[in-house]
Amino acid sequence: MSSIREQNKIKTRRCILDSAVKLFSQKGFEQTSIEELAREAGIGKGTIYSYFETKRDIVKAFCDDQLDFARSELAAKSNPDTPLIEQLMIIFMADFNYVTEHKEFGRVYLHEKIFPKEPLTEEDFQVQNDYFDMLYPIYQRAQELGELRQDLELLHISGHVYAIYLLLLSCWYTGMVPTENIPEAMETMITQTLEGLAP
Amino acid sequence: MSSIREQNKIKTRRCILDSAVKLFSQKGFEQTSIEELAREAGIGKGTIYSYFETKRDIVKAFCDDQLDFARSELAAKSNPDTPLIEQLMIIFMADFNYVTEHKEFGRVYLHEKIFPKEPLTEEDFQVQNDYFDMLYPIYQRAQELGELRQDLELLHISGHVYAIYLLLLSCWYTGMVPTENIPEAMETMITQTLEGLAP
DNA sequence: AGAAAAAATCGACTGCGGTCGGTTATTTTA
DNA sequence: TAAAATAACCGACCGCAGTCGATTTTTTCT
Repeated sequence: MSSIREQNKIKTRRCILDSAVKLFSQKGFEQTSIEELAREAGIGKGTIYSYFETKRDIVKAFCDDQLDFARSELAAKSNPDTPLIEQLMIIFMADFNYVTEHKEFGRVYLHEKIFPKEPLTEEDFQVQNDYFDMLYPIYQRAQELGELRQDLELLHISGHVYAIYLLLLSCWYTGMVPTENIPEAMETMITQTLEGLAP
Repeated sequence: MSSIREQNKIKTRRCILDSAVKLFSQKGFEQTSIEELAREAGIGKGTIYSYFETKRDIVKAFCDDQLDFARSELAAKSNPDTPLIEQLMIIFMADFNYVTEHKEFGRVYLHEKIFPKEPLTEEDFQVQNDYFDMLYPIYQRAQELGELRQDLELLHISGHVYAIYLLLLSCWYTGMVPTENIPEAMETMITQTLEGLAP
């Protein structure tokens, strides 16, 4: 069993994350100070920094957890025999909806994950690998069913779809594509990628 | 002619940008304080903030200028009768090489441009439009030459290629794809997008 | 159990991004 | 050209992210 110390650490970490979600959602990320967060969590300011290296890491940790959870949910529900485009739409729109509902979190997270200051750590890659682990079987099955070319690497196929997802996220953040147009844009672009741009 | 005041403003702005390039390149963006920058530029700290709203805006202004310049150079050199893939490679690899040589600047700029905090301003869109203005003729010509489907909107075509560019930038920043593999990856993925992922 | 070691907590402190009201330089007016 | 008006400049100041050494809590050793 785990010691008092380990139990407390887990509880404190949870408490910091819960308080962060509450305050960041209420007042925004930049508008919430670490001192405020510490007060809400009932601990000292310094303690927060023994759980997270930076303020942004708090968001990162929270989002990684959420993604992990969301994906396991999706994996359970997914049906490998529906058309590829349907499965992809379900997965990527789920991710997308999450971002639209947590714009502030999403932005900080994307900054850290997509254009990180330092190359990603082992742990960061873990999250990415879990992501591939979820998608690869889907693409592989689609190859078997003749929906995808068999001469392409799964990594590249994943890349194409992910690239479109990134693009639409950016278009949404810049205000170029409004929320309600995203599903249609995503379906159109994924379909076009499958069909090819050349005649 | 312009007044003393206007001339000085232009000179001061230039001076701030030059000092910023020097110091940010030398010591990094975060490691350079605004006070240091002001000292290097020979002006007061407050003055910087009457030219730029935030520290990151300095990078943004610089990069916008550079992009503008780089694109006009490219437009002059480009040959509309070479194969589409060749033209795209020249344009996007030029952008990419610029980023690899100014990693720090690129990262700050991408954060601001790709996942901005607020929807982009009129001026931000201008930079984007200039970008489209450069690419649209290329895609249009490719449609005429039968290299691209004619039933697709130029906006979508642009989007597909740009999406791949974004993806590779991200893969480079995360350390997933090393610099030397980028050209090959870019060519492969653009080609695949043209051909389509489906059999 | 009691002492010693190790780990976790804390808040005063540091440095920096950004602000603001006072000062200086330029332009306009009379 | 002198005075009034306006724009640019400045640096002391504020609030916050992140640090660090002192203090408290838990674990380990004897």
